[in-house]
Amino acid sequence: MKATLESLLAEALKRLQEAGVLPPDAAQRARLTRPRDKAHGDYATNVALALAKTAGTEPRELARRIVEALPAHPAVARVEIAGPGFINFFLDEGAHRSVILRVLEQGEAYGRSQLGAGRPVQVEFVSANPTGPLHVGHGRGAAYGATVANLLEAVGYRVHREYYVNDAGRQMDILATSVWLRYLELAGQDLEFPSNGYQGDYVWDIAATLHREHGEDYAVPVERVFAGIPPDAPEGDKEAHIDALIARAQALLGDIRYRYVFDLALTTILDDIRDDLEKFGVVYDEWYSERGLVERGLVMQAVERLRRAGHVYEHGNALWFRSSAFGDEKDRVVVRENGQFTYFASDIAYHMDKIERGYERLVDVWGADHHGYVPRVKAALAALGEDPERLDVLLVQFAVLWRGGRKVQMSTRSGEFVTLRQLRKEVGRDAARFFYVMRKAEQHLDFDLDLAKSRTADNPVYYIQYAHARVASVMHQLQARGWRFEPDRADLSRLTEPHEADLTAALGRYPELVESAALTHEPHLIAHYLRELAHQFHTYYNAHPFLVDDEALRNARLSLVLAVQQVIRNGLGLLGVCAPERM
RNA sequence: GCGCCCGUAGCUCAGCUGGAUAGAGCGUUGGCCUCCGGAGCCAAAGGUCAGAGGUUCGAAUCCUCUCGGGCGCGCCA
Repeated sequence: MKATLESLLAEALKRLQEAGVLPPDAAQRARLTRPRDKAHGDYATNVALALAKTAGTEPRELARRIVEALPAHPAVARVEIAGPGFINFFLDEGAHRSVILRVLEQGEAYGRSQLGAGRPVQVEFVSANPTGPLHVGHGRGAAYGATVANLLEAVGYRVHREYYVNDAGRQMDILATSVWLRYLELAGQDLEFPSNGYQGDYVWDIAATLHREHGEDYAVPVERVFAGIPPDAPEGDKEAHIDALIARAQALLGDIRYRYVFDLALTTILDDIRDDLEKFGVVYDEWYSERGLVERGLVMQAVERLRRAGHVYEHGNALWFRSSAFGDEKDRVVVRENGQFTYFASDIAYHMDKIERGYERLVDVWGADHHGYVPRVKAALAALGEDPERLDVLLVQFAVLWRGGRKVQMSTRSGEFVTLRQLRKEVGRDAARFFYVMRKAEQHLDFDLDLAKSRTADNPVYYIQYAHARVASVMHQLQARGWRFEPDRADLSRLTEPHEADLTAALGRYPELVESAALTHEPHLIAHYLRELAHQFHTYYNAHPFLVDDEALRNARLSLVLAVQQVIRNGLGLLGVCAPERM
C-alpha cells in the first residue's frame, strides 16, 4: 500500500516537474511516513515543505498543487493539507479492512516480499574460534546474525548463512597442545600446566577421549616434553613458553599423531558448537574452513594479487599491505618476519573468495571490540579493485548478564565463563533469542536472567506468546460452544470499534516494518512491534467479547483476531521464537 | 593521545533516518474477574532529550566543542 501511494505521489511530482514548477530530481523525494497521530491520516508526506524553497512557493500552496496533480485511487478516501504544509492521506475503510483478508490468505507469507529479487547475500556470523564452547557473548551475535539473515530472506534476498572456522591459527595449536598435556596427566604424569594453555574442563574431556581410545599410544615421558623449554610466567614469557611446547609436541608426536590430536580437539569442539547453535535455532548453509582456504593456496593468491597491484612492500623482513592508502590509519603486516601469513592475510583471502563466489552483498556480524578491524578489511577490498561498500560490517555490543540485581562475573581465563548452553538451559531458547535482539545491536545489552525466566507480564516474551496462545484458546472455546469459524459469514464492515481500527492498522504496518528492519539490519524493531501488537490485542480482548451470538460480527472479530495471531506467529518466527498454542 | 559506539521519565529502552503535542515497559499510586485463560486490562503522577553553540520554515535526530560511560588502537586471533 505504501509503495502504491508513493508511486501516486511520484506521479504527481513528475507532472509538476513537467509543468516547470519543480526541479528535475523532485520525484525522488516521494516518500511517505506513518504519522504518530491518527488524526494526521494513515500516511503523510513532507515533500511540499522540503521542496517549497527550491520551487519558490509557499509550502501550503505547493501542497495544494501537488494534491491537485495527484491521480485518483480507489483506496484513498481523501487527502488533506495540514499544518505548515503536510499532505495527509486517509485510506478508505474498505482498503483498511482488506488487510485482514490478506493476512488470512497469505498466512506465513504475509510480510514477505520480493524486494531483494533473489539477489545473493552472504551473512557471516558468530565465527568464534573453535577453541572452546560458545559463551553468552557469542549468543548475541548468533541471535542477531540469525535474525538479520531471516529478515533478508523474508524480503526476497537469497541468503547464504556461513560460519568461518578459524581452524588454522596458533590458538588451535595451543588447544591441541593443551589437550595433549592433559592427556599426559591422565596417563599418570605430573606436570606444570602452562598458564597460557586452555584451562576449561572441556579440555580434560577431549584428553579423556584420547586416553580412552588410544591408551598410552600418545604418551611421552614428561621430562622429554619440558626439557629445554623456556620458563613460564611469572619468571619467564608465557607466550615463548607455550610456543616452545607446541613445537615440542609436534616434534615428539610427529606430524600424523599431532594432527590426530589437533583434529580430535577441533572436531569435538566444532560438533559441540554446531549442536549448541542448532538447539538455539541457528542453522548454517556452510562451515567455511580457514585451513581449507590456506591449503587451496587462496591466501597466497590474495597476497600475490595485492603485490601485482603494487599495494605491498617489504619492511623489516615482513611484507606490509599499504592499507593506509585506502583509508586505514596505518599499514598492516600480511606476511610475518618468520614467513607466516597473518590472520589478516587469510581474512583478505576469505573476503576475496566471498566476492568471487558471487555474493552481491556481504554481511559480517562482529563483536564491537573488533571495530578497529573494519577499515583494514574494507581497504583490502578496495585495493583488490572491489567496491568496499558491498561489505556491511554489523557490530554487536556486549551483553552483560544480571542475576538477583548484580552483574554475573565472567572470566574466560579461569575457564569459568557462562556458556551459551548454560544460558539456554537456564532461561530457555525463546527468552534467550528474544532478549538478545530486543535492543539495538550497537546498544549495550543488559540481560536480566530473572526477568527472562519469569512467567509474568513483565516478561515481553511471555506477554507476546500469551497473546498468540490466547487466540488459540478462543478458538477452542468456539468449538466448545458448538460453533465453527466461518470466514465467509464474516461482515468486516461491522468492525467499527476504535480498538479494531487500531489493530487493523497495526496489521497493515507489518510488511513495511519487516522491510525496514531488514534493510537497516534492525531486528529490535520487530521485537518492539510484536510487543505493541500483543498489547493492542490484550486490550481488545478485555474490552470486547469475540464469541457473540451475532454471526456476522462474531466471524468478523474472529477473522481479525486470527490475523493478529498469524502476524505474531510470523514475527516471532523471524526472531526464532516459538508461537505456542498453549502455555 | 587518536578512533568507534553510547548518554531520552526513578530503572531498562523506543523514537519510522529532519517534521505536527516526546513514547513504551518496569517501578510508584488508584481502579477492573458470576463474562472467550487475571501470564490480562484501565487510569494518574513522572522530561531543560548530558551541556553549550551552530545549520533552517522546523533538531532528541545533522555539524562543532565540552562533560560523562563503554570498547578498540600487535609481525594475537
